[in-house]
Formats: sequence, C-alpha cells, structure tokens
Amino acid sequence: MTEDMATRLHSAAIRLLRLVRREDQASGLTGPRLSALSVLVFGGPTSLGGLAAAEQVSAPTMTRIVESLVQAGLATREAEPGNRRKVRIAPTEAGVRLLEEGRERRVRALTERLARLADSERRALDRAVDILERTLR
Amino acid sequence: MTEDMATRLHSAAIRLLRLVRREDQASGLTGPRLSALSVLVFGGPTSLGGLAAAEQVSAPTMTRIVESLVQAGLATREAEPGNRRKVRIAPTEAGVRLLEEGRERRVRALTERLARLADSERRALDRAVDILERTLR
DNA sequence: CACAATCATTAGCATAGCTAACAGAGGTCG
DNA sequence: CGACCTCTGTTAGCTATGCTAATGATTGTG
Repeated sequence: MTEDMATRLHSAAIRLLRLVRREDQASGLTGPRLSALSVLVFGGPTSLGGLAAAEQVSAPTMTRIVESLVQAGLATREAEPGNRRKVRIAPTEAGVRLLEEGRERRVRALTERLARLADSERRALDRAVDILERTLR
Repeated sequence: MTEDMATRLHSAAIRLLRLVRREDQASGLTGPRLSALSVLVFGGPTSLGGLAAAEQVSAPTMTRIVESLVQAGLATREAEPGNRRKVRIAPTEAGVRLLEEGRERRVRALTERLARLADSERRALDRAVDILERTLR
C-alpha cells in the first residue's frame, strides 16, 4: 500500500538527516544559518521573501538570519535593480566554500553507510533516488 | 559512484521533509516539541539524557522542552524506580493521539505525491526503502 | 565514610521564531 | 498629477530554543 510506504519513507528520511546533521557542528554555523546559506548556494540569488518562503519562516526571522550571514561575510545584500523595494541576496565566495565543505562532510558520513551495500542494492537505491527526485520536484 | 548517489539521496531527503513539515502547523506545537514527542511515542519512555541525545540537543534544552510537554498534558515525568537520579519520561494518551494525527497529516501529504507513481516505480521505491531502513538502523 | 561520577535542573546568555507596526517604492485611478 | 493602495522589507517586542557553567541530588567506589 502506498500509504504504508510513505510512512516508512518518512521515517527513513528523518533518520537519514539525523545521521548527517551531526557533521554540521564542524561548520561553526547554526542550523538555520547553514540551511539558509544552502538555499542561496544551490538555488542562486534570491529576494528576502523568496528565501523566507523556501525556509518556511517569517520575513522578520529571515531578515535577521541574512543579517548575520552578511556580517559573517558569507552573503551579500543589495537593492534589486529595477525594483528597489526588493533585495537581492547572494552567497559570497567564502559562503560557497563553507557550505560546500559542510555538505561534503554530510555526504561523506552518508557515503560511509552506503558503502556497505551490495552492488544490486546500490543499483536499486540509485533508481529509487531518480524516482524520488522527479516526484518531489 | 556511491558518493554521487549519497549527494542526491541527501537532497531528496531534505526536500521530502520540507514538503511534509508544512503540515505540522496544524498540530499547534513547535517543531522541537513535536520532534521530542515523536521520539517518546515511537521509541517508548526514555530518560532525559536519552531524549536529549536522540534529539542531538543539550540536557538543559531538553529539560525545558519536556517541561512544556508536561504542562500541556502531553507527557509525564516521574522518578525512575531503582535509580532516582534518572527521570522516566513517557507520552500521555493525549500526547500519543496528537502525535499520531500529526504524522497522519504528514504521511497523507507524502502519499498524495507518491500516488502519481507507476506500479513499477512504486515497487522499486518500496524495495529501496527496505534497503535504506537496514542501512540507517 | 569520604569522594568521585552520574543525572537532571537552574541561571544566564545568544539565536531563532512569531505578530504588529512602520517605512519606502511602485502601481492605480479619479 | 496626486491621493491612495499594494508590495517588500525592516524594526520592535515578545516567547521559545539553543548553549555553557554552576548547582543539587543520588549513586558508586576506594
């Protein structure tokens, strides 16, 4: 049954992210800042509202998170040309680097787990990831 | 390559939980409280330290989250018989109900997405979930 | 029994979350 | 054109969540 699979997939996703989240400590950033930076790095420059929506957080909350990232030299904030109400937030080089190092640590932790798999299991998982990506897009 | 699959699996897990997290608003509980309650309901009664470790949070932080759950009538806290330093935290009936309703909403949102899948895709995903469960245990 | 180790809480701080109120830019329409 | 409304972001002020350090209470141990 699909609902049963959804239940187990949900649990698996929770466990997976609990596993990799332990690596984030090494970044020196808090969870929300790291997560916002991740949206900037992988999704490209965004407005404040867009970033807040992506993170499912209110605009004032995101204003402060962005402010802390700017202070830390990890992001820039400038007025949008053509609509000066809007703000264009982009990651700096340092932001990109820090985030990619962090993601590398996460992926490494996960890769170590997946290394135990047999080839046939790996292929099966690989195909499932394809399916998931399409479904969640 | 395994590392590449880990990267994509990681992203998919993030997107999946972002999708279902929107449903949590209806529970009336904050994220950390809901998450702690979930550990209690699905993992059974625990000590405070155990709960803090499961949530990857410090003991003082968990003390307060538990306090709020107790105040809300969703959990009980009593001295462990045989080791009175320890505390045994358990969900109440109301806590179990609230959490299960919340998880049902999450699972329903996910099920709606998975309903689009072809049978062969569903089978492939189902097998992959099996593999994942074993790997992450 | 003295003393160390364990477990939880309290105190005090920074960050993250919210709503309400505000400020400024851009549209709209009499 | 100018009053007015909308859109976007920030500021203000509150609660909740996160931390470390210090404390209290129990248990284990030499």
